Amino acid sequence: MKNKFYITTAIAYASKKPHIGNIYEIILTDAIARYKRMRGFDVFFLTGTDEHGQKIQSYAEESGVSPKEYVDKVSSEIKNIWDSFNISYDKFIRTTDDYHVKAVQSMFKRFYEQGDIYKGAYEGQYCTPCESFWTETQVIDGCCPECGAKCIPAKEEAYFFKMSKYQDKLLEYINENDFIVPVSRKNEMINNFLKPGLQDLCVSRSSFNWGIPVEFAKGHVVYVWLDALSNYVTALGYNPEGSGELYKKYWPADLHVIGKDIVRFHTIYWPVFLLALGEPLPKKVLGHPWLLFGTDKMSKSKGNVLYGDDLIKLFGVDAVRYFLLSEMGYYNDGSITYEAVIKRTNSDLANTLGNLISRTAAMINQYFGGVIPSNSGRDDDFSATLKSVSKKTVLDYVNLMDDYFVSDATEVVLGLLKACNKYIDETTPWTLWKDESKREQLADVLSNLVEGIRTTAVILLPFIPQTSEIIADIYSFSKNDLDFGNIGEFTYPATGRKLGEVKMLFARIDEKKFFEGLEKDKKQQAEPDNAKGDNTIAESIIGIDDFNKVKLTVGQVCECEPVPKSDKLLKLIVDIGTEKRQVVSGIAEYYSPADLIGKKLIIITNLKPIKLKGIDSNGMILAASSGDEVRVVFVDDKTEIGSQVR
RNA sequence: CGCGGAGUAGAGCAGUCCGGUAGCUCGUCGGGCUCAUAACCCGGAGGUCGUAGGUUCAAAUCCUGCCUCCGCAACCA
Repeated sequence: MKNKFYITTAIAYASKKPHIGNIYEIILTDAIARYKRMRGFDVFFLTGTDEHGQKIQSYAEESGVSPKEYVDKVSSEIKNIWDSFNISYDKFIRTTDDYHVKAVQSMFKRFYEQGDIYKGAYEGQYCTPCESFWTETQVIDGCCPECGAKCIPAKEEAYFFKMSKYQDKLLEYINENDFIVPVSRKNEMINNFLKPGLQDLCVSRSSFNWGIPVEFAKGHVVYVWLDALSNYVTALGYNPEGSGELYKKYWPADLHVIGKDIVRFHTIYWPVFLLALGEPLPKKVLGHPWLLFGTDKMSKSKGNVLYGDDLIKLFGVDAVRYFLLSEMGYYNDGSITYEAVIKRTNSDLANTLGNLISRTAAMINQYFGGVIPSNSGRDDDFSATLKSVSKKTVLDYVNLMDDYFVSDATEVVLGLLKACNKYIDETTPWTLWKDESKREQLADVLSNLVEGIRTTAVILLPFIPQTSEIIADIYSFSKNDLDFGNIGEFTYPATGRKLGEVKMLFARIDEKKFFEGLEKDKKQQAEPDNAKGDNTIAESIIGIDDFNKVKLTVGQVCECEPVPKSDKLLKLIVDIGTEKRQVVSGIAEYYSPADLIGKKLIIITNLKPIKLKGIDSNGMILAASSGDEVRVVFVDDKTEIGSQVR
């Protein structure tokens, strides 16, 4: 009977197309899942989409479709991207799935009946126009941070979860198990949340309705995190009323792979809910670091966010998978730039791996008519070294992968590939070929190389499955040859087989040509793209009447100073002819007061006034933004102050 | 004093828990080789380990102060 291994990713929020940072998580999880399968585990790999919440409701409204239609589209888009990256998930759950909704409702009811959830009141500052609650720290001078209207203290009925009831049990669990990794994140949780004592958690909302309805309280929906976290059990058919076979087989989860930003939800709320249900807790939560878009300079000058499908087009699936897995460390955030991807692909995949595959195959074709020669069993020093490196590589690899140090594991594999390349230089097969008496020695060298290659083909499989398959095709490795149990020792199973067609694994990328091509593409895409608009959220067409509602006036900046205790805000006094307006604008990162004083620009004069950081803002400055860069729209000097823009 | 992370060769990182030859990848320079994808192999140069003190026979590593950078949070109408 196989050991089971249940692994999950965080479910992706179905508000927008995922960027490459989200994709890292699923690739990391996929690598671990494939590794575990290879090691003989009965793996169940779950991923999916989180589809409820206020944000989605408002995005849907903006695009003029129902929330369900909206998430149907985004969810299938996300699924397609996962598929294009060869993600080997066993189930893709959606929080709008009916069994999930029912199970969450039962869980909520169970909590209520047990007295874990009680009806209370959510007290805070209420903004009537926005229909939303704000905490004391959020309101600015008693006004709504959203619209600037006066807030009033108000109470709203809501359901709360008694977190404190389970905190001792949870603390004990965290302390006695390797529950949270890396450990630094565990300490954070204990110091910041558990030691001070857990606050009761508000687990229902009534300010919006796109969520799972609370059956016994009309107008209330279940808090999105309670909804989302439950997916890990509902996907297996869990229900407090009675659970399915999958649940009995796979729960508790062996590993939740999540981003470091949501560690709190997974290591505090989630275990507490499970404790309340009397279910076992997940064994481990891995909080991985984030992927950043290059350095500040990079993303500003290039001004683009990277998407998975674009990267696949540019580099291929396995190059992207390999880049993310090798570049992202265990603790620190990683970064992605085109240059870095090119460098790593060229050096690791094309030069070290691809070239080894190609040169070895070429020699077998040339010297042995394409038939893998046999090994005499007589080892010289070089061969003995290669064998021991290979053996040690597999051992190190296992140790690292068992603790999920995936990037370190990729490095170890590369070490074996380098050892193979070195072995060729040491044994110089082309010299052996010239001496007919050394045919046996030549055969030994090449058969050893094939074994080294077979070993790497196996341990690379979790990272770059497609490439691994191509290598197997070239060297005629059978399925059994690629079984993890059959590597480590050199057993020469492929002896006597004919090589398959030799394909190039990874072409070297010329950096200069790459960027030239990129520029060209951008220019070609620019026009049709503008016509079509964003492909995720439809742009709504407005009439001229709508436009006329906005009053745009040319003004000149007379005074400008930074807002104290604020990184982004500048206070400006703008002369618009009829009066001088005070405007607060979030452009301090891009402009200093000196850049603006005396300049003419356009402001919206009929915008609802608002307070920012306690300062009145009476209008808004027009500025163009692309990516990280923000540029104020300046008007040329001859334009008269007070002119209307239309 | 909001929370957190980080300062080690030109770049990116490991080493820090458990003090004792400063290591890896990329780049660079020189050499070798010609089986191979201008690839591969070997060697060199390049670091007072942010800074100032302290503990110690000995500090990148332990303790204290300071400086700098970066996320997050609070404000981008």
